[in-house]
Amino acid sequence: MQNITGTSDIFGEALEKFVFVENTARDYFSSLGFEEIRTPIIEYQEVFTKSLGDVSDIVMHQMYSFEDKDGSQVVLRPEGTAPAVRFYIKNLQYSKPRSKIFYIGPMFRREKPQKGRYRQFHQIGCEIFGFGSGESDSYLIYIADSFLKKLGVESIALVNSIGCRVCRPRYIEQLREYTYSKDLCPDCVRRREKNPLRVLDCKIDAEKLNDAPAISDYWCEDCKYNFDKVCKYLSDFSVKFRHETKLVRGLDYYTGLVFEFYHKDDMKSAILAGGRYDFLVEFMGGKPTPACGFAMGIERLINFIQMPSRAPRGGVFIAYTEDTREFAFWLFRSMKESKDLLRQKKVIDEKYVRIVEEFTKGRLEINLDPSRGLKSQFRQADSEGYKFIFIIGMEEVSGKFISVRDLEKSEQFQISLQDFRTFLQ
RNA sequence: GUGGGUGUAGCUCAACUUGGUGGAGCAUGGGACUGUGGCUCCCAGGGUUGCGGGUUCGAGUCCCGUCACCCACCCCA
Repeated sequence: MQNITGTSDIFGEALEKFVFVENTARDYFSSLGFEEIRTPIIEYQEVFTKSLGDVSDIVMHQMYSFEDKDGSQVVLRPEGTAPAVRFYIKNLQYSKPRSKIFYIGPMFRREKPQKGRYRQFHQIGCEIFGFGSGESDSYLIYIADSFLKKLGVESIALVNSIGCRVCRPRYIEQLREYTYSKDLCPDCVRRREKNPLRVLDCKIDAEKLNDAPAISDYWCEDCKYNFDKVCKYLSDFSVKFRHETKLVRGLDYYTGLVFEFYHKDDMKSAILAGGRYDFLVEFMGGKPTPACGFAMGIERLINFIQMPSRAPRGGVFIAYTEDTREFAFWLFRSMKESKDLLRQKKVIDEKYVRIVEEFTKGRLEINLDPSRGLKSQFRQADSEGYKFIFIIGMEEVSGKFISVRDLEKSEQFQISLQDFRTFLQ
């Protein structure tokens, strides 16, 4: 038995990083007024064929799709923007036309797996609807940048504008014309017809295309004005960015501003990307609404995240011997069930405060195998990073005290059972 | 989807030029210390060598197929 190609069980260190990224995102984007949404993992196929363009690779070969029992075509979502737009049209466009939302979840694309590329992968995305200004563009890039900083990921942003409905068709025509004068690789010959912009992305032909016409020379007044404004604001926000004239996007719905973030040491695969898509809402059946968003790949992100090597010690572990287990479990339950001891000021004696904190705010666990020796229980408590061990043996029960070992300081002391019981009641 | 590389214990890797009874470190469990962690020492458990076929007296090793992972292309977050 093995898991499906390109999927993985996430656990241990990788899971810690996942959770860290997700929690940081939730806190940060919420604090900026974004609302979280969770859309279904399965959608009707048309949600994506309509939005991504039916010639895109994702739609043509990469979607997991199947016929549902009622005959409808259903897919596992390959990306998050189209469902977000569907959600916006259905739930927000009238009640809250200017909306900021974010999502976190798995996406599916049937590609050949590789580093940073999996068939089930996870994205965090932010989308803003109803804002059409350069201010909103640069704001979005700024929060992407500051989020990466929060994670400790050193990044560089590439920005460009692929023009609007007015100027892009003019440019595409010129670009296609230009490519006929070049000897291009077979892939590019194919792309030239379908999606000439992507020829600029080609790695093989990159040098040949150095003198290709640049979109920036074809921008209309509005596009130029807007792009300059974005660059100015980005400088004001001190975002590290570069105008990359050859930057384009793979998905059809983008218009105007586009951007990608890379880790500073790895310019090969983008960790975050996005752009403006002013006509998608309308195209999917909503009111004309300007929109802009980005998504990042969690798997790609966590390659660059360093978690603190070892968490500080914390918590209480109860160790006992075979003949004291009843008492030990009674103690465990009493401790587990007594909350807010400190707020109730039940803990009078100063010397107990730290211990009580450890098991009310931190971990409290008890040995589950009565046949184990104390040594083995100590080893477990140590390797799992507990701070205190409560030792319950015959000596303690008959002497009416608890031995407490501080694993950090390697000290051991006794506390009176009578004292301890008074505030557990 | 195309091309290349790699699959040996839970993990990282040995097993040589030329086929001859698969080992170590780490991790886990136990002991030395019969009620005390980390350090040290000792012992133990764990493997159809990814899977299937072929060549051979004999295959972890050579050949073919297949699957998985990694790398590049492609695509994209």
